[in-house]
Amino acid sequence: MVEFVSANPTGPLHVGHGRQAALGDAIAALLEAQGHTVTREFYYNDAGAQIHNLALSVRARAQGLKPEDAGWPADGYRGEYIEEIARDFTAGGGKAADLEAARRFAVAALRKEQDADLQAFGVKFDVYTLESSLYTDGRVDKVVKALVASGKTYEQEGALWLRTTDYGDDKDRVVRKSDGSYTYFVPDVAYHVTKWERGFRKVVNVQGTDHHSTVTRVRAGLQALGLGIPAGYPDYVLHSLVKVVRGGEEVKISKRAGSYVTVRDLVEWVGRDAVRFFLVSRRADADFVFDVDLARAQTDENPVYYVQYAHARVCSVLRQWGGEASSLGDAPLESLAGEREAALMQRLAEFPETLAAAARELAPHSVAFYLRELAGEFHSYYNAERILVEDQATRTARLALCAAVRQVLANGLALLGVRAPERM
RNA sequence: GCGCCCGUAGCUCAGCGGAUCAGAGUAUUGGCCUCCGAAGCCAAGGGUCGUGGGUUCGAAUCCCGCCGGGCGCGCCA
Repeated sequence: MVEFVSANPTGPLHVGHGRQAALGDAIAALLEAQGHTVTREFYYNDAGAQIHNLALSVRARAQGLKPEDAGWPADGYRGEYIEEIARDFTAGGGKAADLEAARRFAVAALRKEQDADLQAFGVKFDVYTLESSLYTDGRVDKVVKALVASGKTYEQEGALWLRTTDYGDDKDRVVRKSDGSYTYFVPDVAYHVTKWERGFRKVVNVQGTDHHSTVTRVRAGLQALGLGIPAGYPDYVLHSLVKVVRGGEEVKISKRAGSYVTVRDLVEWVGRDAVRFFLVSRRADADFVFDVDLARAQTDENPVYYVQYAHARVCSVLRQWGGEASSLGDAPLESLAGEREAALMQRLAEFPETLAAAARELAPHSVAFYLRELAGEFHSYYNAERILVEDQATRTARLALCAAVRQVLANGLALLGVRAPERM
């Protein structure tokens, strides 16, 4: 299972979620390519304080307040989308004062919107798990009881603590607050227990590095339960945050969200393919500067088009030839003796190992680099040699090589969620 | 202050289970379309791999200190 995005339904998806979506989906595809059956899962933190703040914010807007007004909720969400939701809420007959109704409406609206963004991004999930369901089906209580029974907890200052320091954490963590409610840590652990119980033995979580402290905590909680879950469960891929640059300046403000650039903004600016390719073409833990002007360029400066162009070129050659590519499968290849041909074949032969390594390391960026190199070698070959030559044996062999290049480019791009156009 | 991550050509980044690893793209400069798409190709200049030690026959790659940047240090998620 690969769990990724898992955005709280409290606002539009931002660039960081975009990186997560691109990364998670590519990792899932990579694992599938290695023969695994992969479930893509999205976890909604739809319970807790953030959602309460969301409801308060929508209600305040519905009652005509603005973020700068005196009665605005202290930790309220300030983006314009709150106003849109509030407007739709009241227009649909919702009573401005009804906090619970506002909450339900807002969560539903934001989930729908996030889904639309993800779909436009070419990312689909198999399972959505709601944090709230872990409370309603009793799993949260069950985890707390099990933790207490494990003897790893203690009471202090009116709260219940877990000795996560026994498992490498730098301080013990609160399980049950002094007001009787649970910290997010409990449903998190309960959630991971369900992953294990559902039979997922290999679980990858894609998250931002700002959540890295969660890693030892969740693992510690799982260990304390003594369910036989391995110590390193689950795996994590942490990505650093994305800085968006446009015209040499950092872009911080999105009109909609107020304080951050959304996935939708990015897709509108540079297109889905460029966004996905860019976001997945860096090591996850490397700082990342997303240059909008570069991604937007429809010219040779843009690496996405470079690879897509190579694909389109091959298609063009095959079109002009007019034969069936499938008939090239058993073409004799003796005439492919040139230096560039050898390099190309060598590169093609490396594809399986590149994928295996990328899947092993959970590092899809190496696929992006591979494709860039393959495309480069093809362009180089294409410029140096003519494919559709008179001599039939040579022509057939070269066409077979081209067809192979096309296949690998298409397969590689598909793994990254980028289209492989036949013409462009 | 503590923890994790990062610091490689002007810029954006690969390489980091040690020994053609000093690279790619971009930017700059100079070439290539009467011929399969020039969104392409060919060539040149550009870095003591943050810094100081250590391990090693050999380190961008491993260890330690320091400097610089990011993130996290809540009975928030």
